[in-house]
Amino acid sequence: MNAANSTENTTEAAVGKRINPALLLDNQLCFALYSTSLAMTKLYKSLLEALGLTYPQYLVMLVLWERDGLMVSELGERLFLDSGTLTPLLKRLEASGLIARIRDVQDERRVHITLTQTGRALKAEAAQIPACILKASQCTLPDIVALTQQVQTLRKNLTPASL
Amino acid sequence: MNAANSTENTTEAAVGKRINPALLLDNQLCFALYSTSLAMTKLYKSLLEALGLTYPQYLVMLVLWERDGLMVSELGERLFLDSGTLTPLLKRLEASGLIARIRDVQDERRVHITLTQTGRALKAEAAQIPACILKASQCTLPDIVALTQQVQTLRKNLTPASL
DNA sequence: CTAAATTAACTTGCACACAATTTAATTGTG
DNA sequence: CACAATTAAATTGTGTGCAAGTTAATTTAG
Repeated sequence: MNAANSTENTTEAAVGKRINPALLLDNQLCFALYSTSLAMTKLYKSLLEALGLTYPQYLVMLVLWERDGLMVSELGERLFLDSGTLTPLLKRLEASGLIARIRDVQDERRVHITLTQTGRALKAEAAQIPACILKASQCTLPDIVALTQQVQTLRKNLTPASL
Repeated sequence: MNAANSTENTTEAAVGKRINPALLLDNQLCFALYSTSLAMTKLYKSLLEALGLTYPQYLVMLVLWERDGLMVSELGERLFLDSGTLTPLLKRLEASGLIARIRDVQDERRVHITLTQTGRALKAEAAQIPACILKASQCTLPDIVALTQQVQTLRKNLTPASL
């Protein structure tokens, strides 16, 4: 080591400090989840471009393909997102012609999200996506299923009962 | 079922359509990662408020606490983030007095990120965070370690060699 | 029955992410 | 040495996430 070189990068190890493994980036589950989720999103992005969807918009469509006509708040419970996120996103999906936003006649506060014909038809084109992702992940389906369940369990533990 | 009730929600099951399990939200690894990562971020948010950091800012600090003086691009490689994300984030950390942004004298294109005294000192306060997170996760440390490695492996598979 | 409390969605403001472009500096080539 | 190609950051524009506050409709209490 050259003490005269003041621009030399110094690791804690190099200067003899004790390293706290709990603060090392690569030991953080949070960062593993965060960076992997972003990597996933990028992968989806290329596949979703053909459908004219962003990744969060795709998630909304997945919910609606399962069950049409949900209220904004019900979509939010399903996706763990609030109306501050969903309202503008849903307006973009409406502008794209994939959904309609319909006020509940019984309770004017509520807005039901319904698929248009185009929105329903898009499901057929999305059907190929999961296989593309599986292939890109280079994992076996059982591995993916197991990992999905582990991560879901973690989410359940992390999520306060109030949600 | 009341056919006269046109506002009745209908699942595909209810109308007898075949369900494609590959498109069910709860079977998506991507959504498990996405929603769990967001849940993690919310948990950190409460802990990081005391340090005056956002969650991505905390990740940057983790990197710098390991190795000070990195260039913006090196930080980006470590965190899988680009300068479009990092530049404004780093300016906020600078405004907070935790880092300094220093032009490389040899190569004026480069900007080195160095911790201030305050930034270095913050590490001691952050030292308690990992234990708080572990407790909140309701998982054992071995489980967390194992899950972290699985997710890191997935990230590696998903990330093109070019990155 | 009516005022207060609650609820659903919307709005506002801030901080990411990231593609695409720009700017400025350095390197490579003839 | 000149000049094209490359590189590092910064900038621009779009789309999330989310806290906090607003608006409008409904429900509850008195």
